Amino acid sequence: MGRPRTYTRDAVVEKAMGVFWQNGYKATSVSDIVRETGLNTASMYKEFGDKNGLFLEALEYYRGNVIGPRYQILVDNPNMAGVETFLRNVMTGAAKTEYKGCLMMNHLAQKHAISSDAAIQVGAFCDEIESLVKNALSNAQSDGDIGPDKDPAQLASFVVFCVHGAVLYGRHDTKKALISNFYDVIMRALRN
Amino acid sequence: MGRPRTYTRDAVVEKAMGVFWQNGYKATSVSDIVRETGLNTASMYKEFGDKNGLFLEALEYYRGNVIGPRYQILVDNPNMAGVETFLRNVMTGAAKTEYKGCLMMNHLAQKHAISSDAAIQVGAFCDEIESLVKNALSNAQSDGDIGPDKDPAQLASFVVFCVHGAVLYGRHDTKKALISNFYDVIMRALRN
DNA sequence: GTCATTTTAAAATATTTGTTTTATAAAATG
DNA sequence: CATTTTATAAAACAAATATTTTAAAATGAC
Repeated sequence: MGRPRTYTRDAVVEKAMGVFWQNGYKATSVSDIVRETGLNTASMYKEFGDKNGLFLEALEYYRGNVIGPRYQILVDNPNMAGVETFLRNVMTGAAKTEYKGCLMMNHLAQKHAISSDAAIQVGAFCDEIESLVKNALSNAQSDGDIGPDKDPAQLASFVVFCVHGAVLYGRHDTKKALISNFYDVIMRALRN
Repeated sequence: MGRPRTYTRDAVVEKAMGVFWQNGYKATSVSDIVRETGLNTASMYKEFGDKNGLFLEALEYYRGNVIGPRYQILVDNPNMAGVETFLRNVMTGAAKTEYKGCLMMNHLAQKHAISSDAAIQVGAFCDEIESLVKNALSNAQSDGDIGPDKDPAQLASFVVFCVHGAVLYGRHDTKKALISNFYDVIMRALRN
């Protein structure tokens, strides 16, 4: 009972994620959030505790709803075919989305600007996706799809670096060209 | 005449660069700067105008004194041999330096946190180093050291991405392994 | 030694920004 | 309809942080 809220939690978190993604944690003020989400300041504090609390949920949302689906293919097909499809999807998808980099990676260079809880979440995110890729590459190696001399862990590092870093580095004009080139470069690194 | 200053401009800029490098622009307060450089607040404002003014000089210093020397080899040897030496130097050097990423690239994901002047300087920096690499790769192509089907511009993008992004992405534990692997991956991408 | 000049130290100011409070509005319950 | 409950709007508060000011200190010039 009581007065019904005019917002839905999920919509707020999603919009907040967009703001944090665009500006970075420190450069997003609570006023920015309030303006962009339409959420009332008091409601924000009641619902999420504080700015950091909302940020933590935004990170979680990003992991679950933006990145998660992308990596699902590697969960279903942890092998070379999965990796290839994954990379192709990422490259074509990345060319479409606006240039904001990866929300998580963007904050790697801003460790001192975020809470330790947030930093831990970012670290865990890196570990998680890297581990997914490594697992798939390990299986690929067992299947003989990549050479026995390769180190799946190092290659996984490289793949994640490319996937989550490419969009960050590329500026608007060069991004597409960069990405279109990446698939080949990465595949060559894996196969050769 | 007048009271002699207790600081030297260059030393201050260098130290300030370190702080901006470590924390990012927005997460560095003027108090931080004052504490780390030993410079007086008033002297800071007199000498550099404001926090942004000091940041701009720090960026310039970084370009001239940290990155410049690294790229000198490409100015002297704009060819495949130059690129190889350059990459080898970077990879061995990066493994030593502490993990702070690239001061410029770190701020690519923080466009809204820095002044437009600073953003322009970061963009110019990217253009400059990319152009140096591209030029060397173009010559390498003319020399027949990389295939005629390659696109020097795209490869240059990739090389700069790896060189300035690798350290950013790598966390302490994985960085070394990542970097040691990069030289081979990059060279393979160029050559193959 | 005093004066002019510049730096420095410390305090003061101003602004931004995170957070809390107070009063009002919109429902559900009995 | 009165009461209770929760959300909202707007203002108030508090803390951090950028910037300015004021007064004292340290030099060189006359």
